[in-house]
Parts: sequence; structure tokens; C-alpha cells
Amino acid sequence: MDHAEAETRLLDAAEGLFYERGIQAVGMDQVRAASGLSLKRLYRLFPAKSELVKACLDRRDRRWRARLAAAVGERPEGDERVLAVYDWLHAWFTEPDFRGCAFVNAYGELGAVDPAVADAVRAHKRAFRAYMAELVTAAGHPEALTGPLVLLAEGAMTAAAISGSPEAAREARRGAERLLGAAAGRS
Amino acid sequence: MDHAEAETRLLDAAEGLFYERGIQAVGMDQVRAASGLSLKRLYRLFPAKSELVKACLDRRDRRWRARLAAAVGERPEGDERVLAVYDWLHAWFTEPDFRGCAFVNAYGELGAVDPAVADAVRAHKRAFRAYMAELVTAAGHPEALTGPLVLLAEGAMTAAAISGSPEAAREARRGAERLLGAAAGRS
DNA sequence: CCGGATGGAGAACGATCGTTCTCCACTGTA
DNA sequence: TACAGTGGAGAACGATCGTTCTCCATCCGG
Repeated sequence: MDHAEAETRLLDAAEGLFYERGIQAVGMDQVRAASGLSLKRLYRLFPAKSELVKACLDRRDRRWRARLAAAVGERPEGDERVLAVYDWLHAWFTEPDFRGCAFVNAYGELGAVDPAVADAVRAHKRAFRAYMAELVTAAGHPEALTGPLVLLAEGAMTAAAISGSPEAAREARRGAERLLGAAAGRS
Repeated sequence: MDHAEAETRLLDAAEGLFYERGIQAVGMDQVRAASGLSLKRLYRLFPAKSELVKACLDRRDRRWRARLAAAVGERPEGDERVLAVYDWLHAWFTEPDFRGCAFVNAYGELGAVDPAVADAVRAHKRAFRAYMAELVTAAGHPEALTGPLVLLAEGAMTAAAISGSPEAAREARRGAERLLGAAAGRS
């Protein structure tokens, strides 16, 4: 197993466990067992748990935004692309292992105690907001609509996690349709 | 110091520390030091940390909803009362020690690992949603508006926590005004 | 076949944490 | 003054965790 594959396996295992059970609740030995690597190799790749956490968050940020952008990109330009965000959220919430926004979870757990985590979370949310602003202005709406639209998405993530139902995405979409003027909405 | 005062001091200290730094990051000895109680007395009041955590969440739920209801009750009936929620959120976000919704934080940290925490969080959010539904229908709006209005508030809590700015409450209010039909809004 | 390096398995270490226990100072009573 | 009982301070215990170290099997060039 070469360096790149080891790192991938490690990040896959760590990210999955951290997301499923919480970061502090997962020991490095469980990460080792799930990744199949030896503890020595694990610590050569990431000399401390905090660096492994940061690497997981960074990779998840890139993947999450890429998946969102891919789903949005399939829709025609305009309001449809804004609303596609909520449809993608619904698909995400429906995944069996969905447990909320990993960044919100990490912030609640470690934001006050680990500045690197807090920074990563802020950067992720800032990037999401910037992306939404692009979609909103590209659809010809005033940028001031971005705030509420972001909050609907944000609220849907935590509401879906806590309630265990993807319905919040539908509610968020209905709210977004109304905010946008209910012109291009489907349902 | 009698039983009731000891319990109050303990819950005050524990809730403050848990909220400020996260639950797992605070040791029972720090709770003891902050409360001024002895470890023996502390464990007589709550035989385990998990029960102390649950008591903190329960008390915080009652106080949080009472404070919200008090602020809302000062406004005239109708849309004003719905919008008062967001104004109260803004005041809350502005408090110097604001660090997001304690229930969302607790859920991210322990929801997957402590069912009592998960239950308390679900109950809190359910109660908030029911309260919003009351305000929405009392103002003569269809109940279907409750979902998006709740999500705006929910999203504002986490956005304000992560960004460190209370501005999200203003954005949520503007979104809510638009959802309600922009009839009774102020700004 | 051999010697040295590599890496894996897992024991070991030091710190921390939740919880319990020990010891003692103090109180109220006769 | 003697004494039983209460409660506080903090040591102690056992478990867990992040991290490092030890030991051994395996491989490779000669």
C-alpha cells in the first residue's frame, strides 16, 4: 500500500468515525483499526490527532462543496439553481448515515477549545455563503436575499439532523421559493 | 448553604462551563471548583456527570423558552409576535458569552453517544417549533409557514455562533418579514 | 546465507478524567 | 470534656486516551 492509498484509507476511516460518533468519542486506536494501518504509520502521516481532524475537515469541505456544485450545475441557470441547493440537501439528509453538518458538530464540540477547528468551520461556512451569493445574483436577485436563503439551508441541516427526518429540506425549499418570488418553483 | 442553593450553584457553574467550553472538555473537578461545592456533595446531588448534563439541559430548556416567551409577550398580537422572535435572537446573539445553541452543540458532541442528550435536544427543538406554530397561526397565517420560519431561526443561531456576529438575526428577520408578506415588518 | 533496514503488532507510558475513599475539623449534646 | 455524626478537602483508584517505544518478522543487497 503506497503513501497516497494509506492516506486515503486513513482519512476515510477517521472522517467516517468522527462524523458518526463525534471526534472526542473516537480514539486513535479505533481509527487505526478502521483504517487497517499501523499506529506507527498513522502517526507518520499525521503527527497528532488534531492534525488528522483538520485534514478530515479540509477534505470534507472540498468534497461537500464539489458535490453541491455538481448537483446545482445540472440545472438551468436562474432560480432553478438556487432551489437545487435544497433538493440536494434533501438527498443528503436521506443518506442513511446522515448526522447533520460535520462542521457544525465539530464547532460545537471543539470550536471553543481548538482554534484550528474553529477556523476550518468558519472558512467552510464562508465559502458556502459566497457560493449561494453567486447563485442568487446570477439569478438576477438582489444579494440581500443571500442571507435568508443561507439561513434556511443552515437551519435545515440541523433540524434534519435532530429530527431525523429530511423533511426540513422540503420546508426550506418552500421558504426559498417564497423568498425568490415563487416564480420558478416547482412544488 | 441549603440543598436548593447548592443545587442552583452547581447547575449555574456546570451549565456555564459546559456551554463555554463544551461538555467533554470540562472535568468534574472544574465544576466543583466553579460551584464552590465539595466533590462529595456534588455527587450526592447528581450521582453521575451524565445526570448533571441532563439536568443542565432541562433547566436551560425551561429558562430559554421562558425568556423567549416573555420577550414575545410584550409585543402586540399578530405578525409582531412572530418577528419578536428574531429580535430576541438578536439580543441573545449580542450577549458576550453567546456561543450558539447549547442544544445543537450538545447534540453534535454527544447526540450519537448519549441517548438522554439526544432526547433532551429533540424535545427542546420540538417545543420551540410548537411555540412558533402557535405564533404563526395566532397571527392568521397558514401553519405551513412555521417550517421555514423555524429554519430561519435555527439557521441564525448556528450562523451567528460560527461567524461571531449577531447579524444573522437581522437577516432572519428580513426573511421572515418577506415570508409573512412584508405587511407588519419594521425595517 | 547474512546483516541491516523497514514496518507492523501491540505493550508501555504519562496524563487526564469520572468516581470513590480516607482523614480530619467541626458541630451539637450531655 | 467526651463523643457520635456530618461534611469538606483532596488523595486515591481504575479506566481511557494520545503518543511513543519495544520487539520481531520480513525483505533486500552482497
